Amino acid sequence: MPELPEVETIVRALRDGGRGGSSLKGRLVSGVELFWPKTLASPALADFSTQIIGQTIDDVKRRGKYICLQMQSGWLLIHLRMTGDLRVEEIAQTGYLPHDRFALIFSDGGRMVFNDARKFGRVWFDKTPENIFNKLGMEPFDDSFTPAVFSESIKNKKKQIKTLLLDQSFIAGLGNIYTDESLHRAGIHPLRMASSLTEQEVENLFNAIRSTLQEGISRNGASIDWVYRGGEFQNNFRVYQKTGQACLVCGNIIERIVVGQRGTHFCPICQPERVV
DNA sequence: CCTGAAACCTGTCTGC
DNA sequence: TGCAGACAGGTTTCAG
Repeated sequence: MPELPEVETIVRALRDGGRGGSSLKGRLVSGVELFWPKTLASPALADFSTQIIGQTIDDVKRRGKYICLQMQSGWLLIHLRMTGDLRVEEIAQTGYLPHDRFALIFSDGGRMVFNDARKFGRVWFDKTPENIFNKLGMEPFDDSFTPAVFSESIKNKKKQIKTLLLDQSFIAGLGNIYTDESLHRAGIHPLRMASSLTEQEVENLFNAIRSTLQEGISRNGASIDWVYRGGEFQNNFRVYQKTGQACLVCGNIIERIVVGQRGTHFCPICQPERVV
């Protein structure tokens, strides 16, 4: 489910309220519930609880696809992976839902619940987020991410461009949807070697990544099936899951191939395999 | 070191 | 209707 735009949408709701819940800022944590032990990656539950209970949530941020709850004693980091979702409930609720894996209980009677059908999602707590942040690559909307920086970092990469864009240690936040959509906007075939891109193609890709992610955020992310609701970007897909349909730009049929074990959608006319 | 496949999981949809 | 198989927004681990 969640790539940068979906995570950003969730973070804004947790920070400012919205999406059916109110803000987490200023909430005092009074308890922790863990229904699927593996969801808590580290530390062990006893230490985790000791560190979290009694803390107040100062701020909610995003880095790549990580949701970051900043507290006085450190950072609670959450990764939703494929099917994770967070909801904030007020007052005393009757019970939990199927697939609820973890919850933070607040002193005001509310709670934040982590629901995750496929159990891939993870939660961490650490005094500093650097252990995780240090492994992440460029942040697409950071001022330090520029066409020049992007060009410099990409030119020696001997990897297919689709695989490279999915590598979170290269650029953080792109997933399967936004990678396919960005490559179509940039007119670049997913199997092109990163190092073979021309300066113009790299610049086009830079602009495509930012504009695609920005449009995703402005539409509150993409809602494709039963996972993650409220987004509208799925109505504006150009290639993702449009195999066999006509390309909106040139009318040719959208094709599907597998790249790095991921379904990959592209237009063979708009995204030629060889530069002509 | 790099690459590709498998693993981690459950739910949905398609085709026989 | 039932059932096997494919596929799904992601990342880590393991084999070669």
